[in-house]
Amino acid sequence: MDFFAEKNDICDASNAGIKKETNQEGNHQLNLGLRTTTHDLNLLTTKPTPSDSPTNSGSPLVRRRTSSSDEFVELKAELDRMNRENERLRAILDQINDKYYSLKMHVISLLQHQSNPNSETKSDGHNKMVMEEEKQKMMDDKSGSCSHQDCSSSPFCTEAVSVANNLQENSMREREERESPEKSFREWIPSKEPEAAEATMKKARVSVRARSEAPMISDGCQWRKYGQKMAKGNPCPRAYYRCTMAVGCPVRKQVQRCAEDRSVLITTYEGQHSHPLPPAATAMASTTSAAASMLLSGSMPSADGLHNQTVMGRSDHHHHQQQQQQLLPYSQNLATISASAPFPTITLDLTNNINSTQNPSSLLHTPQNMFLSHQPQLFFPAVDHSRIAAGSSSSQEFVNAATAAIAADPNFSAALAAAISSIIGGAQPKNGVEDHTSSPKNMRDVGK
DNA sequence: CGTGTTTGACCAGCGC
DNA sequence: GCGCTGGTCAAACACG
Repeated sequence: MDFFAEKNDICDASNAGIKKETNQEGNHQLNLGLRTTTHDLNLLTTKPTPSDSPTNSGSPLVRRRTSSSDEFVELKAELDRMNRENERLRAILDQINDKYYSLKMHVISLLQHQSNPNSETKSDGHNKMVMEEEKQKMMDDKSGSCSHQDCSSSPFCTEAVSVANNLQENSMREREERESPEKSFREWIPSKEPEAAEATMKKARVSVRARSEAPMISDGCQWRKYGQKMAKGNPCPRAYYRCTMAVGCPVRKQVQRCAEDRSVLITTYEGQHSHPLPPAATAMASTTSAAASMLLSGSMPSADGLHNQTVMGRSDHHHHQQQQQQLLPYSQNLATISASAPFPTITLDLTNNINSTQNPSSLLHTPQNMFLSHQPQLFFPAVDHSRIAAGSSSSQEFVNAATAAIAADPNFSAALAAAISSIIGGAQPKNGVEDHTSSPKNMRDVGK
């Protein structure tokens, strides 16, 4: 699948922060800046100028004397060097993903423990200690891995480490903020019975809209199809998959094409994996589970609570035709929360159908805006913790703030990039949901 | 033959 | 209670 095949803002170099610069030494640099609100993900590709190359030094006459075979050898050497640096970058990225996932799981465990008031004080101290240990461990790992791979001389490595530092520092800062006694993250999350939380967590859904011609987006996990049905209001069948990476893994997903735009594939995840995930699956799985945690930690007040503020009256791709979605003003037009009881759904729209400068109200009239909401992010940097801690925030406001944080969070951008990379780097499934409307053989329960 | 897919049947929840 | 719909089961089937 190609997320960037279309003319859109993502492809727009200016919007994506891609800059071609010429520095003082005359080197041309392509600055691939993944701009976020607090930090930039700068990947610099430096192309040596003619003066840098020993083969090109001297007069044009000398250059002409250089044999084509020499040039080939040099180009090949350059290619090899680039490949090696690419390998190192991949390794670093894997490490970042792994650490991000471990941190996310830790926060989720904290969220789960928050329902137990008796252990709160104890866990606070413990968590802080664990986080400090984790921080130190990350520092050690980072320096160790870098020195091990001897990438200090690589500009790519340096940039990647810088990115890792930014991500880590942001994460740590945000976590420390939340650990403030007066602004405890835990305090403003309504508690709920563990059993209820677990049950609700199972029901929480995270939906991803992505433009893809492939029958199913690859998320790094292994899935087994166990059913397919026609859903009301959509001529395309909905396929049901369950995770087969571990026996008894409760995670399921539904895959269906958007009725209005069949190039858009809608994948809805439910549940949390009960097993370790491969790096390729970490990005998507961590984001979805974190989103579900975040969504549910707001107690999902009730469907009515959200419906009271619903501004989008149309139904989405979902089976829940009666459901309404909330377009949050904070979140521009990327994030929406679907409050269809009993399945709270948070959706991420990766189709880039929406112009970021578009007035949210105008989205109501955009046929392709059935985007759901969802996307996972680990932290809530934009939330006014003090206000929430002071009890001035309702659960509804929490949901709003959380969703706004999802959209505004710089880490969200990173998670989004990770999710996209995991998708576009994936393999094609053996099977999946196609538009089988022309194939009666695959239609089930038609006219039922 | 093992694994995954297909698909008719079944069940539960919901609205009328 | 009945019908509709979403979700799941499991036997039959396809494929390597």
